[in-house]
Amino acid sequence: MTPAHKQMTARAEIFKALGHPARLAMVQALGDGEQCVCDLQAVVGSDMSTVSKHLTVLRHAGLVDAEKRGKQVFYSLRLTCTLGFLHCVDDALKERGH
Amino acid sequence: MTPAHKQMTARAEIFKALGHPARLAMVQALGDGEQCVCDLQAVVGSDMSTVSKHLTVLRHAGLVDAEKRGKQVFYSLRLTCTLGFLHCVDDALKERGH
DNA sequence: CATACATTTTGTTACTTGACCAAATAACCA
DNA sequence: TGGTTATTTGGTCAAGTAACAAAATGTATG
Repeated sequence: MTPAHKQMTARAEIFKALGHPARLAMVQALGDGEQCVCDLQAVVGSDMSTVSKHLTVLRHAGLVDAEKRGKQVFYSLRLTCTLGFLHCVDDALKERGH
Repeated sequence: MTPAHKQMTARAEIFKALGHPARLAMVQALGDGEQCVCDLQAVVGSDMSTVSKHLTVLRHAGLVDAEKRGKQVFYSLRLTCTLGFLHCVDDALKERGH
C-alpha cells in the first residue's frame, strides 16, 4: 500500500465513522458538552448495546474521547471541527430542499 | 421517521459517500479543478467501471457535478467545504502519528 | 459479600458494499 | 455505416456492517 493510499484509508475511517445517522446525532449532541452513554441512548433511541458499539466506532476513529467516572462513562467530542463541516453540509442540504 | 432522524440520514449519506479511500482521493483531485473519468481512474488505479460507480455515489450525494462534453464526462467538486474539513482531519491524523 | 446499575462484549442474523467482468450506451471519426 | 473510444450498467461473489438479545465486566451501595 502506497503512503498516499494509506493516508486516504486513514481519512476514510473518520468519514465512515460519521456515516451513520445515529453516530452523527451523537456527535451533534456532544457539541453541547460531554454526555454519558445513557444520555446518548436517549438521543438516538436504540438498544444500549447498539449505542455502545456506535460509540466504539467513534472512539476508534478518534472523533470522541471516553472517560469513566463511577459507574458511568462520559463521552466528549474530540474533533470539534466536525461541527463546522456539519453546518456546511446542512446548508447544502437546505438548498437542495428547493 | 421523525424529521430529526430524516435530517441525520441525509447528512449520513454525504459522510458515507466520503467514507472510501478511492472516493476521498477523487474529491481531493477535484480540488484542483474538473477532471474526466479517465483522469480520476489514473488517480485511484482501479477498474474504470469501479471508478464510475464511485463517482455515481459522489454524484448522488451531491458532492460532485458531472457534465458530458463529447465522449468524455467531466466531474467537478460541488461541496467545496469538504476540502477544509479534510485539512482539519489531516491535522488530527498527523498529531496521532506521534 | 451480595446486589443493583451502567456499560461493553459476544453471538446470530439480515442487509449492504465493493471489486471485477462482460455487456450496453453514447459520441465521434473514417 | 462500421469502428473506436469513453463511460455506465448489470451480474455475481466475498467481505463488511448493523440490529437485538444474552452473557460478561466493572463499580458502587446495602
